[in-house]
Amino acid sequence: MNNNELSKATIMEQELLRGRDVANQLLEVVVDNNNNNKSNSSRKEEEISERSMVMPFAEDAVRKVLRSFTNTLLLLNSDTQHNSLAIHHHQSCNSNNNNKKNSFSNKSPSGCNKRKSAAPTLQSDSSILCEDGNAWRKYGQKKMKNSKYLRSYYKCSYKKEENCNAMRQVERIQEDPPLYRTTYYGHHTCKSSLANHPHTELETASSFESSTLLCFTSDHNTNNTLPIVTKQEPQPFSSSSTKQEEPMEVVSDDRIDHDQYSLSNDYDILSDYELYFNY
DNA sequence: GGAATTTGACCATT
DNA sequence: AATGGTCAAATTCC
Repeated sequence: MNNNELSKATIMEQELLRGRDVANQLLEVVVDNNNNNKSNSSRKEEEISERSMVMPFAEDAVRKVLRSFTNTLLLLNSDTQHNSLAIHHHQSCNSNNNNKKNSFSNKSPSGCNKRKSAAPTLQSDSSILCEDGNAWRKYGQKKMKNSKYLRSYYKCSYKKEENCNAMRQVERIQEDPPLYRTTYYGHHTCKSSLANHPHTELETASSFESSTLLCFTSDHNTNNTLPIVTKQEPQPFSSSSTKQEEPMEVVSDDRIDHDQYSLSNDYDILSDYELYFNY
């Protein structure tokens, strides 16, 4: 790969990260709106019912957009194979972490923990805890040397059912301004993430019958253009399913509770999280 | 009651 | 021995 292609790939990554960030902001708005709909009882009933049907779809759609951004980033990174990881979101990376090992553990068939050496598929820093649209299950957290925060370890929620080996680590790397690092290992091979991938579109086309259809029509009386839900059935991986997508409490208590850290600081951190992920 | 998270123990690597 | 990654029982959440 020549230098021109390399810089092009880097720009593509930056654009994707920016797109994912904006989608995250949109998700916040949608989720906030969803919660308001549930609690607000003063609205007209038909308005509530209309919105309560549309907004879950919107939330699901945004999550799918996020998933697409993440999957594309992962694919782009595995294709370009360039040494510099995608560490350029919002801020430059913390130099303290530059000499971190890229070793990664995996369980061998014999059942014992065997650490394998593997480079991350993607690493990105963000000032907020980014959602990526995929479903993760937390399986551990650990305090790193030279860090007062905990690193959280996640594997794909569908690892057991679909043998998906995608993994993710999330850790806070900077106090002020807050900076979080998300590191991905491997790719999602589960249906939940591939269902929306262009290459697998044909395979999942049969699910069209049970998908939600929105019809955008103008209401001549109110002059409003509102999407109308013509059909809505439970979707296999929608946000309303029993499996939670992307729980973000992850690092909500990543701060080590040592005496040396004041209580007021802890409260500051907590309120930060509530601000970003109040759902 | 089932699913998700927490947490200490265990293991591999250096 | 120190460190980081994973497991699984206990706990919490919904």
